[in-house]
Amino acid sequence: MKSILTILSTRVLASLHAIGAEGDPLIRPSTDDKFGDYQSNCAMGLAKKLGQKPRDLAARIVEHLDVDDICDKVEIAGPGFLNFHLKPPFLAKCLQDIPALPQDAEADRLGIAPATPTETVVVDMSSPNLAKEMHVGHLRSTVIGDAVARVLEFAGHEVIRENHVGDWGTQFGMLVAYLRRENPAIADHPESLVISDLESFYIAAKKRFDTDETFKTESRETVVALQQGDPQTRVIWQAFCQESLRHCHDIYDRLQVKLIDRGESFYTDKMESVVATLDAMREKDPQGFIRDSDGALCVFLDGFNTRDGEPLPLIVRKSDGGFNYATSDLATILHRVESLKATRIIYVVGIPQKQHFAMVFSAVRKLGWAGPDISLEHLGFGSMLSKTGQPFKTRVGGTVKLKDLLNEAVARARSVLTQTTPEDQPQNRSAMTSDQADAIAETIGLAAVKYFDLSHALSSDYKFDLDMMVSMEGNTAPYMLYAYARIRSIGRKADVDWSSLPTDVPIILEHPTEMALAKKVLQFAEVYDLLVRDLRLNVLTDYLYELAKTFSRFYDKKHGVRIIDAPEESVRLSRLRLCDVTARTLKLGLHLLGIETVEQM
RNA sequence: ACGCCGGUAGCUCAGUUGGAUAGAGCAUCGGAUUUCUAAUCCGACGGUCGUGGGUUCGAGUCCCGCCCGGCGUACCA
Repeated sequence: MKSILTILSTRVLASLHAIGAEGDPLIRPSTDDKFGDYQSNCAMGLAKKLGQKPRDLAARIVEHLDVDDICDKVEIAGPGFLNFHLKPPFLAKCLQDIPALPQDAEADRLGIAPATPTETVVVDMSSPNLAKEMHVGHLRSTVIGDAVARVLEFAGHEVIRENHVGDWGTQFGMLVAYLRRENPAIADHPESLVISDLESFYIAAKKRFDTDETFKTESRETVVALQQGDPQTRVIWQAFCQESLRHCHDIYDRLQVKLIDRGESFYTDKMESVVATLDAMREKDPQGFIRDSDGALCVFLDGFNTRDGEPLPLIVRKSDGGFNYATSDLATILHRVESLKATRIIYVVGIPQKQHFAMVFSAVRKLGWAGPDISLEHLGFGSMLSKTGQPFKTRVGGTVKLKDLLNEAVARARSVLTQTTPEDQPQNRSAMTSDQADAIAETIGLAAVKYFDLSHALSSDYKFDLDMMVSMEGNTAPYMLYAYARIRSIGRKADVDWSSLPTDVPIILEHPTEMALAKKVLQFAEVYDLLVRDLRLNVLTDYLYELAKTFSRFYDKKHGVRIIDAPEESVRLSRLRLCDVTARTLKLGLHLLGIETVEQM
């Protein structure tokens, strides 16, 4: 299904060609109802380029415009805006063209075609350090990365969600050494390892490391053993990593996020070869952009300076011979390009690392490891702050575990659910058992956290406010889920089976709220186009909120229309169809954001 | 010092290559309820878009200066 905006763009473009002009038709939804449904802003800019009067050019565009099948009228307004007033029958036809709900409801595309051609995209996301428990700092990358992956998957691309976990480095020597001390039998039964609290395990190990010289030495020896591939050490290390990953996947499962775990350790040999290659280049050309500096192997790139104004290098081998994250990022890019055949790599990592990625990308380009046909993108996001705008910490200044945060959100959702279902008015609500309420609260609570995050512009910091996100009012997940649940409730009450609702009934758009809802539903296609182009997820949340609000008006007893007891059967069917496409749009939109719906609340 | 990001209503935030009178939610105030789930809807109030210049038919958006805040600036990731 093409968006109305796309159709109008095509028509205006054709008209521009007819009068020998070239340019973007600049079609946008009208800023005000009195300016019609869509407007074109292209005449003013074009007129200037052509040395004509804007209104004259606008008139010529209209003269050559063929939109009789779409519009009632096209007006020229102000300095040269074109205002398009859509034909209700055209909108009705567009709605009727939305295919029926497929057998597999999960496969519902609302008539939106996949992209052509498709490509292989790597989304680098989440990436916690396995030494510790996942904390709130991993929330945004996980939630945003998942939504981006879902959007691109829906567009038809092959998406590989890479969880580049930290499972390598000196701290793992310490943890393995500590594990061996605390649990000497671990090497014989690695699969039985259970660490209930990773965080306190790490803290205990660290304390020992700082206070016990013997243990410190032991830890260092363990790191060496690990790096040399000592089988017994590796078994324990692997047991630890797997246990830590189990903790992570408890959270991923809960969030319904699917990931491929590929940790640092996977790249150890690849990092060796990256450094060997660069070192060889350095030897061949000692005065080139790859040089030794203070004992470190460095790649020097234009445009990056230290605070003293000296050239700032990308260090790929530290002076102690060790590797750092630049080394591993170079190795991952090679792997993703050469082995995974990715043509687009998206890093969902916080904005503070912007410079790092700029340097890595610059190095990769300069080295020729990724040509112009490969897109490297850092999708940076802002920080999550506390409600007061301070860094997000516990009262004692520690990091907040992601698990605790999610539990808190679900508990709040549960209490909102209880509060809004007063015992003395049970008839106001669908009957709900305590278990059902728990399950619904789980969905709402997680939805609230995700939706609140995604409804902010990616690059801005936001203040984490539980009260706000679980509220039924405003641009929140509960409001959205409620709108969806209400529609489903209408279906139950009207005793209709949505999947067998006849799709060949005429759609009647007479009431203003019917028109408004029809337009809003059809707008999904253009919002989706924008979303795929820019990956600006809040564009979708804003749209879904508008859609939910538009539905609430349509459904409102005073300003809206009757549905189940509509005056005529044809009208009833038409309105039920509107309900259906609204619900499906809400469901699909939320699904693309990684948010599940509930059938009742 | 340099670089990046931000400063929009009392609060939280939108604002798509520059477009018409800068939007929404919360809060406050007023209205609608014998309910197809009022968990909602309608209305009102609320702005020198940090600041001073510039570019032009038109600037929250682009350019320059300044103020304020955050982050980054060689071997932590």
